[in-house]
Amino acid sequence: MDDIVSNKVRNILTDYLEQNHKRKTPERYAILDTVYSMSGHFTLEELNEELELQNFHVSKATLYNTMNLLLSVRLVVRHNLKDGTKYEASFRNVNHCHQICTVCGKITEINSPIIVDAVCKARLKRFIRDSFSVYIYGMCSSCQTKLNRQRAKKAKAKQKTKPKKKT
Amino acid sequence: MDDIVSNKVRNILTDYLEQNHKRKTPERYAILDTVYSMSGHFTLEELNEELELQNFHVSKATLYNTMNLLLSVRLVVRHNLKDGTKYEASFRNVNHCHQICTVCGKITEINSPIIVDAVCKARLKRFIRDSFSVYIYGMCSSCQTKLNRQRAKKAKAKQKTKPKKKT
DNA sequence: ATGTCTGCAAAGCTTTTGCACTGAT
DNA sequence: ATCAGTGCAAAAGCTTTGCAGACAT
Repeated sequence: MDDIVSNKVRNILTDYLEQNHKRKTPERYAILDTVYSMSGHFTLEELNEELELQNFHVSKATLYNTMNLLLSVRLVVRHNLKDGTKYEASFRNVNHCHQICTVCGKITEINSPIIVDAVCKARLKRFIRDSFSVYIYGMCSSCQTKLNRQRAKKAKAKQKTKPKKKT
Repeated sequence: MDDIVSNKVRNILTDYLEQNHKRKTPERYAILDTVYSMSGHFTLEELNEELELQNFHVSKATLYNTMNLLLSVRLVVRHNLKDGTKYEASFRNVNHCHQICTVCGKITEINSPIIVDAVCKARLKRFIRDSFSVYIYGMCSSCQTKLNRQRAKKAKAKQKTKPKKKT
């Protein structure tokens, strides 16, 4: 299962490196593998920690270089969110829909065939589409609950402090 | 025309500030006005330059603070793109579709009723949607042209250097 | 009068760069 | 044998923070 994906993405990388006369260094493959072993969004630091766990040490420069390379091969996606830069493994042409709570920042990846279908069908001006990301902003259920509680509290407090209307 | 928008967003800001017991400082309104006078995406520095042109000086700290404030009121949107952080004036609930060329980085804002409709209709898990951004990645027409030219060139060069097949 | 907001400068992060060395081609 | 790619450390950018003073309430 995972091996199939792993091989596919390794092959994509290899093709890219060969076609662009770039070197097939162990660092590049190790980073690719680790990226694909991580689940969901992760930071560069988290990626680095994971690599260290596997006793594979790379410098920051190499990490940045390689991630940019993977980015341009579209094997990873970079999101710049409220709480910093996050990466995500991503096959080419894989489309992502994210639900982002603007209050607590929680991100949930959702699967919405309706959206995917619409974006694929949409007419674009002189443009060959490859993939897309959708970010839907709003409020998650737990923040809604919190907000409601706060409002109830406030309303109560107001009743106590301002029992009379001005006249 | 613009005055109507300007007044609307000023009112939104005013309401927010009053409701949250924050101060209505001249800086906040000046920054808001300038943000809404700028077209498309802009960096913080560009915003600052524009403010300076209008002889309105603000410190970086205030710029960042105020932009974060406007961000939380959803009067501006922040994009973190390949070439850094960009801001954009945005009414609440205004939805944006972007076409991003992964080769040259050019961003075009597109209007796609199909996409807007789909995202609005999509079912979300326990989430109150507010607004959304769509980023469609691919290749713009000028990069397509360039690429085709390069390929033609390469093919020609290959014919010259490798006229024989190996046997 | 009060305490928030601002300006300035310093600190703290993140990302890039320079240079010497290593290793893929 | 080359020179792209790497590691390390320093530099450069970007964003936040601390503190003193200003000003909206």
